[in-house]
Amino acid sequence: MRIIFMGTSVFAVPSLKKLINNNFTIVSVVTQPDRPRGRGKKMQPTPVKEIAEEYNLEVFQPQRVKDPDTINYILDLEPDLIVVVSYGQIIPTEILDYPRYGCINLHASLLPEYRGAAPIQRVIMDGKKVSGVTTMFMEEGLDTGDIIMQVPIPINNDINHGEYEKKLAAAGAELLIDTIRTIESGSMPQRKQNDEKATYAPMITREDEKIDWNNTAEHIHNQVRGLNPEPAAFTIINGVKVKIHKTILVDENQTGQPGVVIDTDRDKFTVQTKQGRLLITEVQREGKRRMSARDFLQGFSLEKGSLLDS
RNA sequence: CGCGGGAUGGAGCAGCUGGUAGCUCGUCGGGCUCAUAACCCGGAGGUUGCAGGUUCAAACCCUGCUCCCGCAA
Repeated sequence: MRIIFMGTSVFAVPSLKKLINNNFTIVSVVTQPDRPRGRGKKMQPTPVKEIAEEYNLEVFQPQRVKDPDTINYILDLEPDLIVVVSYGQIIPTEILDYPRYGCINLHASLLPEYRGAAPIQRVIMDGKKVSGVTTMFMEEGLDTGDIIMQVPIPINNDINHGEYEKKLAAAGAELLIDTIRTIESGSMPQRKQNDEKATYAPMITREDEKIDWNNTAEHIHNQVRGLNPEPAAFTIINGVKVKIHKTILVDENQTGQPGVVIDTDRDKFTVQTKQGRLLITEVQREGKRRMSARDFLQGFSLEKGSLLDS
């Protein structure tokens, strides 16, 4: 079976590796073009490209998958199956319709919930207790295809985005292999999504990252871990932008003026929210590296009673 | 050459207009205490990221380099 793998981000890496290790025939790895990213606009390959090159696979980086040349190139490879994992571009129907076994996608949520770009962050930010991974047959709509297989993965209490993403990526890679083997064997289990239950997980914006102390302590706690380690939630302390990396929910009910530092001690400080209090234990101020609240307080005078986000 | 901040004893920071370095924590020794992460006394520990330059004299000024970080993409 000739497989084309289309993927870009770190989430796709375990899937690609798994395919390689299971000796599937990958005729091409399609990924986003190298782009000037990061400080100093240096050209950076995608995580998927790095792996593909490591295993000497053919890499194809079209600027736009919709271009006729791109489509022809892909169809000329005569794929029997196309596997898409966080690729980052809409794939035209000409391609979706071509492979004999179809075009399957691995998505990081239990569809139809959390369709879209940032399902992993959103489920944690929403305080969900469980999410998972889904394989589906792709169709034109955004994450609307028929579901092939799903596996739920519990969201442990204080797990953060980075840790949970790794879990999902690993579980997703397994699920992908199961799915392909099943399809290969001739059966094609699939069921339609219940569109009425669909929810969406849009990309994370600056607004999503800014902490509003007028939310509840629980809400903010979930926001912090849903955005840790990347891109991280932040607040303003004495005029300085400070990312909040780790919090502990110490009180869910107490009320008071939101954003007030109600206590500081040698290795942490406590902040009042609209409802409940949060202990801040790991932060990062602009220009500095990530550090424990203890180290932060060592050289940053934070008075009890200070008002955050002002 | 996208914009900007930073590199100072183990950690986090201060050091304005140049005269060989200070604070908090940690650490070591001693003391107080039923006890302590508390308190008191004392000590060790820095060629101030690297390489040059200016100067009688540089952590502080200039140049180049390396690394870290924020923003923007």
